Amino acid sequence: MSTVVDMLQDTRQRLLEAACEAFREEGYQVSIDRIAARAQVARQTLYNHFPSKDALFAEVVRHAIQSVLVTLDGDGDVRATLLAFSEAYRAKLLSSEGIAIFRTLTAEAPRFPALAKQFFRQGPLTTRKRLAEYLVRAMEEGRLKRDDPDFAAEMLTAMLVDFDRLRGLMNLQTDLLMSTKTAQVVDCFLRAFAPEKDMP
Amino acid sequence: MSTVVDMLQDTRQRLLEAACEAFREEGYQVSIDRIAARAQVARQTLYNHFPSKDALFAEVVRHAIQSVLVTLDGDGDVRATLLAFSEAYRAKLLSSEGIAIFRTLTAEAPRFPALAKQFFRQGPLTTRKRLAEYLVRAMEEGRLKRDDPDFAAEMLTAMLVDFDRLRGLMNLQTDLLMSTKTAQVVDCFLRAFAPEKDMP
DNA sequence: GGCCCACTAGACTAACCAGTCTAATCAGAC
DNA sequence: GTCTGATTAGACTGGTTAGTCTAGTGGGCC
Repeated sequence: MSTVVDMLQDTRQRLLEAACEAFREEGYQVSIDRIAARAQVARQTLYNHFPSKDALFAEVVRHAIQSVLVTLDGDGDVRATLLAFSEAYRAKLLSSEGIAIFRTLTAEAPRFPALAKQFFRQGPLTTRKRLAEYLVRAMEEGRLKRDDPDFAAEMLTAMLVDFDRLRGLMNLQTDLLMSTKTAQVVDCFLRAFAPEKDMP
Repeated sequence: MSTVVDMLQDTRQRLLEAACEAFREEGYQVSIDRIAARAQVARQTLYNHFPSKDALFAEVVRHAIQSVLVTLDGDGDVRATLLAFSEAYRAKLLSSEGIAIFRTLTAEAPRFPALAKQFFRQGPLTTRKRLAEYLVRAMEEGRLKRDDPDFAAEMLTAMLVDFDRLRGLMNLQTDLLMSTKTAQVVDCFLRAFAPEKDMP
């Protein structure tokens, strides 16, 4: 049942997955041969599908962007919504994949400025925008203090990962995902952005 | 007036500075020849002072750690103290040097785990500890809400740099140091950690 | 059966790099 | 003036890499 075009798609897919893992685990410096070997494919086959190492890297990064995108659904009260978002945010960004993507992109940003910009806009900036859109609604409903929603979103996402991400990047990833921390951060955020009570 | 030992120290110093700049600008991958050329010195001279590229890199990192250390002095009221600290913190970490050090160490941490750990402890962890020591005093004086001081310090430092550092790492360093942002963050922090008013 | 085309293994080029070695230079120290 | 030791330019080794090329294999497709 496997047609020619199926096999073509299959090898391409295997190559992309192998490259994704290889770049994640060893950075951009990983050799073409190691990627081909990981996909169990000859080096020339790789060059049949991708014109150069840079092009393959760009393709992998474009795929990887999705894996650090976090959504939120606005059911329930504000605290519950933010808790669910925050848990998902920490889980994605502090996973070993999330850390590895951050590391690789950080290292190679000077050599691939366009790629870095695309990642920044479609990844972190998009997540912040979605969060800010939720926050502005909560503000209008009087459930949060009226403030700059982009700023508020930035503060929450910063508090959620900054220090633990650094720990992960520096290879001290013991207990990166403490269960209590998410709630601690969300409550801290809610104190800072609680609605002013003394409204007549 | 230049003795032999002076000249020795001088070339060593030139080498260290050249290596520091080179690693910052081009990462660990920069070749030994480029470092030697930048110090206007023969390659063999470099090897007279440092046994290997790795050793030179370790030396440079040890020097660089100081440049991301931030202190605070506890004069004045809490807000003024935190403002001064926060301004200094942002200025150091978001400078092009601070960003470059972060980038290089992040990229090479898997290959130099001991060095990464040393950086983490003597840099970010030390700064957090100093800030936490100040915060715990303020808490005891009733000028801040009683809470885990390490957690509070982590939140403030996270809010100060997380997003802008990412911007810098991704090469979008236009206006990294907005003048209003520091105060905005400090006030946000003070809202979250204001002392409970309703004490009888 | 014969054609097409992806795939394969491996040789090959051209470049780069860490680190060693050598022979020569040169400036203080005495 | 001679000695000492740092410095220098450059050759050299052994290794790695991205990317090209070639000759051959093998499975769908007609």
